[in-house]
Amino acid sequence: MKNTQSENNLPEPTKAELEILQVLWEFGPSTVRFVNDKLNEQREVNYTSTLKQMQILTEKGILKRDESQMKHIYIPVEAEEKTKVQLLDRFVNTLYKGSASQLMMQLLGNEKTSKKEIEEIKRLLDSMD
Amino acid sequence: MKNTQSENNLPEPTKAELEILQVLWEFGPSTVRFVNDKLNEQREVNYTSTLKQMQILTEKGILKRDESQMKHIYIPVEAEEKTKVQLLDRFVNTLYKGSASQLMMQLLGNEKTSKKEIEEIKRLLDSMD
DNA sequence: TGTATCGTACGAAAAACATCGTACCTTTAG
DNA sequence: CTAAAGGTACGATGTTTTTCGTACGATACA
Repeated sequence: MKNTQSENNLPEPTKAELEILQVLWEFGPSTVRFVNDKLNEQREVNYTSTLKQMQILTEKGILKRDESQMKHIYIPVEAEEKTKVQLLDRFVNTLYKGSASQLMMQLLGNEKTSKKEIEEIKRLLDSMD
Repeated sequence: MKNTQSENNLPEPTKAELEILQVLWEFGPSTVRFVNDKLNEQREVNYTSTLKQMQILTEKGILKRDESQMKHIYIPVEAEEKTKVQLLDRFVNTLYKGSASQLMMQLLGNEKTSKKEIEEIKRLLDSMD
């Protein structure tokens, strides 16, 4: 089966880019300073490195920004869900030939998926229909 | 600086490396020629590029090879499942803070996940316990 | 037996990613 | 007014990943 990329096709975010997106998803539109501080809670990064990444992200059309103030505010162009769905879709296609149920089985067989999680999933499915 | 990975934890395969693994998973132990031909059904790659990648994979300990013949036979060190579980685990952690059920919801909300898939998953869950 | 074919080895170029230093502009406090 | 603090821009550099050219050994066979 052909993988027809849908019309709005943003480039795949890289690892460093994902880190930044996560901060924006969690805390909403932010300045570079804020994002950089958050990143530095996990690992050391220079301010200008984060700045550069966010500028690149903007060039790529993954972020947009409000430049009306000196402290630019960065905002993801696509909603968190949408981006994650895209990544998930790519993941399922690459590793499981698009079969969600196969991925599921792996998930369920994984010890790290707790009983609680499994119950959660069951309830979710029952409440679907 | 050196990246000391713990014994059990093989380095994350890169994109190009995954392509090769997939061929080996699907068709079993193979020669470079065979893998390269398969890859070229999808995109153009030079034979020596594939060779090099497979040599690198071997250095990294992701593949091993039988050199008893001139045409070396390459074999994944870890089983397909094990590697996939690792990748999946990483994926869930990165994008869903480790919550499998959150990932599920995304999967189920995705139009590309067919009714049939969903039925499959339900049956799977019911038959678990 | 020589030459075309098919294999491996490997360095190095190319491309993609990530990080940082420096220049320079604005704002703010004294 | 001026210096310090804090902001953006952006080229340069470092690193990792990917691709490829070239050298050279083994094999096949006319």
